[in-house]
Order: sequence, then C-alpha cells, then structure tokens
Amino acid sequence: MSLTGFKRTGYCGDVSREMVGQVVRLSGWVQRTRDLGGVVFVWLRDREGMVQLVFDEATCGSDCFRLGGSLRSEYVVSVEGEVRLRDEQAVNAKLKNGDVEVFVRQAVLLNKAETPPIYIDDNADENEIVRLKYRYLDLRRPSMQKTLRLRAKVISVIRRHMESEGFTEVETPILTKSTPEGARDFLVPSRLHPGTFYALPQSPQIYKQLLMLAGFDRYFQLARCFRDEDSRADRQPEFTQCDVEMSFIEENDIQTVIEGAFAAVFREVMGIELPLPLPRMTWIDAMNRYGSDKPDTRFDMQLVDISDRVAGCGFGVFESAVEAGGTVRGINAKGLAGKLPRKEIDKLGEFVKTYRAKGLAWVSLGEDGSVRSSFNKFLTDELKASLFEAMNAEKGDVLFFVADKKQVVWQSLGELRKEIARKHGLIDHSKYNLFWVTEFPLLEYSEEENRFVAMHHPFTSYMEEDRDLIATDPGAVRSKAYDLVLNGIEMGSGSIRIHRSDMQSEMFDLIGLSQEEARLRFGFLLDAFKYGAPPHGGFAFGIDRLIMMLADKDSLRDVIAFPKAQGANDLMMPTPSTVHQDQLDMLHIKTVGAEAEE
RNA sequence: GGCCAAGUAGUUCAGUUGGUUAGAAUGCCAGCCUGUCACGCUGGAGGUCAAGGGUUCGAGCCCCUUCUUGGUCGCCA
Repeated sequence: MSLTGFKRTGYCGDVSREMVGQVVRLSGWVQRTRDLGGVVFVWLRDREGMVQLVFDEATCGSDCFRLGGSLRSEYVVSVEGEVRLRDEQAVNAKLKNGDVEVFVRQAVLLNKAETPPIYIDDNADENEIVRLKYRYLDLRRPSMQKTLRLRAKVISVIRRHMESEGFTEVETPILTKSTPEGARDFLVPSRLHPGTFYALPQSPQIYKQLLMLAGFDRYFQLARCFRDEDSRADRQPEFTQCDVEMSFIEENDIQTVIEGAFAAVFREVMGIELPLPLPRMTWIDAMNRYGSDKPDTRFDMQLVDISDRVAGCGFGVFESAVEAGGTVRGINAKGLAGKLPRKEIDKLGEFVKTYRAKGLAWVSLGEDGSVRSSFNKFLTDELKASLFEAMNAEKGDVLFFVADKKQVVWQSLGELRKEIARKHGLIDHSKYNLFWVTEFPLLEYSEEENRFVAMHHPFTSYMEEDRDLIATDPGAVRSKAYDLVLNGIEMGSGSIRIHRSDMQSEMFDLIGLSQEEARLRFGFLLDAFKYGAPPHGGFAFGIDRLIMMLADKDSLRDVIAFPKAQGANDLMMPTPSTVHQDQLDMLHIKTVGAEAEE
C-alpha cells in the first residue's frame, strides 16, 4: 500500500494525555497484538516508544477491524484515530503513555513481516550470534535506539566543545601508509601499482603532526581507526576516536582542553559536574599503588611493597625473587576472611597464574585470632608482626602476596585486586573516577625483540630532566606522555611530540630503527621537520569506550551500530568474504590461500 | 598462537548411568473470546541434537578431529 495522503502527525511514543480528543495519524511497527474477538488491541512502536491502538468494529468499520485482527509482529502500519483516555482500571502503568490509547478509524497495512528471529524487546536474552546476524532487528530494540542516540549526542557535544575552543576539523586519508612498530595494519592492495599496498590508519598520528607543521595550530577529527589485532569486549578492529593536536603548548594546555570536553559531555549528557582540573597521578605512582597504568580508584586495596621485610625470612619463593632483582608485594582483602575459604583462595591462585605469576602466597586472619597461611612454616612471630604492620592487617583480613619480576607482580596483583573487588561488591558504581596518568616511561624493553620499543609511540618527546639517562639508563627515561583513565578503563592517550628532526633520528636510533629503515618509512616526516616544525602535542580518546562507560554497557558491540564479532567479522553481511578471481587478477593477487598449505 | 566455556525447535533452555517415538516455556499456525496489556481457552505444526569420524547391540550423552560463538592470556606504537 502507498502512503498517499497518510502523513503522520507525530510519534507513537509522544501520544499523551494532553492529546485526548485529538485525531492523530501514526506510523510504526506492530510490537504485539491481543485479539479478544470483539476488540483487538495493538501496540504500535516507533523510535519514540509505543502506544496502544484499539480496533473496535463500531468505530473503524468491518474492513479495518479485519485488518486489525490480521496484524502480526513487526508489520508496518499507518493508522488514523482519536486519542482517548483509558478507564482508570484499564491504565497500564508500565507504559509511559499507558493512560491513553488511540481508537483507530482508518488503517493502512504498509508492509507485512515474517516472524522475526529475535524478540524486539529489551528483556529478551538472545545469543550474541543471532543478534549480530539480524542486527537491523536488534537495533529496533529501545535500548539500542537509546544508546545510539546517546552516542550521537556525545559526539555533538564534543564537536561543539572543540569548535568553541578554536579547533579546526580536518579529514585525513583512510588509504595511507603502513608503518612499522605498533599494531598490525589492515592492508589494501593497489591496482595501479602492482605489489604495493595502502594501509588503513591505526590513527591519524602522522597527518595531525604534519597539520601542526602546516600551521593549523589546533586540529581535531572524529577519526575512524583500524587495527588488525585480536578483539576483546572493549576492543574492536575498527573504532572511532576523537583525535586532537595543538601547537606551541605544554602538557597542561592540551589536558585542559580535553578535560573540558569530558566535563561538557558529563554535564550535558549525564548531568554530572566534573571537578576541574582533574587529578594527576604519575605512572610510577599508579603502578606502585594499583599495579596498573589505568587504575580503578573506586576502591582502595593498594599494593604494598614488603621486599625489605621478607629478606632472610627463609621462604625461598620470596627470597629468590628479591635476590633475582624482583620484588614481593601484597594486597589486603579487608574483612573478607569469612568470604574467602580455602577453595576460593585456590581459585584466586589460578587466577593470578593467567598473568604469569607462579603462585599466590596468602595469610588469612580469622575473626577468632587464628592465623592460617600458605607459608605458615616461615611465618615467625617476628615476620608476622612486620607483615601485619606493613599491610595494616587486622582480624578478618586476608593478605595476598606475589613474588616475581616487578612487571609480573604489578600486573597479577593489579588484576587480583580488581577481581576481588568485582566478586565482593567493593566497587561503587555511582562513581566516575576520571584522572590523568602522567610521566609514562619513554621506552620499554621487549624481551621478544631484544630491544627497547617506544611505550607510547616513537614521536613522543622525553622529559628534559631525564636527558642524561638516555645514554646511561634508557629504561628510566620518562616521557611527556599521558593517559586519561575512567574507572579503570583507558579513555585515551597523548603526548608532547618530538618536533626536531635530529631528536627524532635519535629516537629512532634508541629503538633500533636503522637510518635506512627510518628514511624508508618516515623520510617524508623527517624532511618535513626540517622546514620549521612548531612544538606540538596532542591527544586521542576513544569515542566507543566513552559511550560504553556512559551507557553502562559491558561490550563495545552495544554502542556501535554495526560492530564486528570476535573474529573481526561481520555476522550479518557476512564479511570478510571471498571475491571473484577477476578482482584478484586486477589487484595482481595470484592465489587465494591454496598455497598456504605448503 | 595458547587457555577456558558454549553450540539441542524460530528463540531461551532442560535432557539422569549410554537405552522406547528428544522435552518445557515462549514464539508460530488454526478456532473461540468486547477491555486486554506476559490476555485467556482449545487444538496443531515445528528438530541434520554444529559438522565429520570412532567406541558400542544401542550415542544428544563417551572418545577424536574440525567449524562456529563468547571470554581471556599473548598481542594491542
């Protein structure tokens, strides 16, 4: 049927008490029908919500009444009818406009629908596979509609904030150049240049630095980025970030702009005032206290270094770790002795092993004054007193210790404190703890590659006061890099960049990138820096993750309209998919994986 | 690349020690019903138990392989 002459007067969800007596025209999808024989009730749904239609033969005539009875889930209809107040006992309190209903006078069936494979209902609990396969139906759910509209609002707020701060939005290419270091690139073969490839951008990093050189001074972009790495619940191969760069600035200048954007989002979208400036925490402080460079500070349970106190205690695990240059640290699960029986503790022991800890030492202080421990034999009164003092231990506490290399201790205890907090409800979910982590190390040593690699990226500047360490102790050099952290999730990161080509070459040397390779990959950048590059720095934060936090979702898939599944595939289309040999020929690709078997 | 979990009706799930024709709820279809709102009542249809192989008189269940999906470690400048 056509829609001729049937223009709607408003949205189903907006029909309200104030409209009683009015004749309205509505269009939407049938949510549910209840056919009582002599009267048919139909819930009609559109993006604003639902309203109950009443098909009564006396009001709408026999043809229309028959049509009402033939409606099924997700049929598309337009109706005209009068808004009436419901009888008091017939009010549905669960519907936002459950006190009114529309008595249909005319109806047009615009389209039928097959029985949908999933329920269009927020309470439905379908498998992710089915939801993703029928994403266009999944998106009809009110919660999905709400989340995507929240997303649009957040993006709008960010864009307005950046514009008001004098930033110019510039689009940078999607077809760009593959770079060494960092994540794997998605590659696009060139038809015109056999054997060569474009790469999809992991971020517009180099472009935005070149824009600073070009004198734009303040740039931003809501940039789509691509990384060919394995997915996680909070990691998609394709994602959107707000990418920012500024000239003639120091750390605090860019941080002020960024936290202003977050404050605007929290104010306008959540109605929450963030106290500015946001707190700062140095990287080493974050690692020592929380075992993570993105600490969740909504609960305490901080790490305590007990390396000095266990020297000579006789417990081989502790002593050998310290002797090997490692460390022994612990956390105190306050008052959880009753909730952490031996079996639970053993599970936590398995838990830390996934983070390469070899084991988990523990001391449990019973309410009755008893003390049980995995290293009871070595727990002399003297050691007990020392440890309890260090750990601020009282009756009812459970102490956990890991002895290993610093990185392993940090990570395993950092994850363990989060795991305990999650399981025992120690997290205050009403909090939004947003703060900066600063002074990241410039380099980290890669055991695998047997060299230093850039912790942030190789364009990051170091702190002047650490210059002398470059020659003597590169691993200790701090950089002008900073992350923004929200409730234990990394929102984004940035840095002050290197703006002189000699310093950039020095950096490439440090990470073992040969002059030839550097010239091949970044020659244009080194050249560009010769023509008057201003001091500059920037930041980029993930839009998807921010929305995930604001919408209180556990997965990025819930905040992206058409997300990828874990295997970076789209289950709806589906893709990736094979292509015709003709297309491959044009791209000078000769095989389709057949020879991979060899 | 590793580890863990899952895959049974359109959907969400149950399925005992390996034993008759694989069940429930919901959805769907048909009939009845004038105030339902998770409408109700009656009846009906609906299954490659992910795929392949093996063990067995007999496999949804046990074993092997593969595939798919989720979580995760590594990885993610």
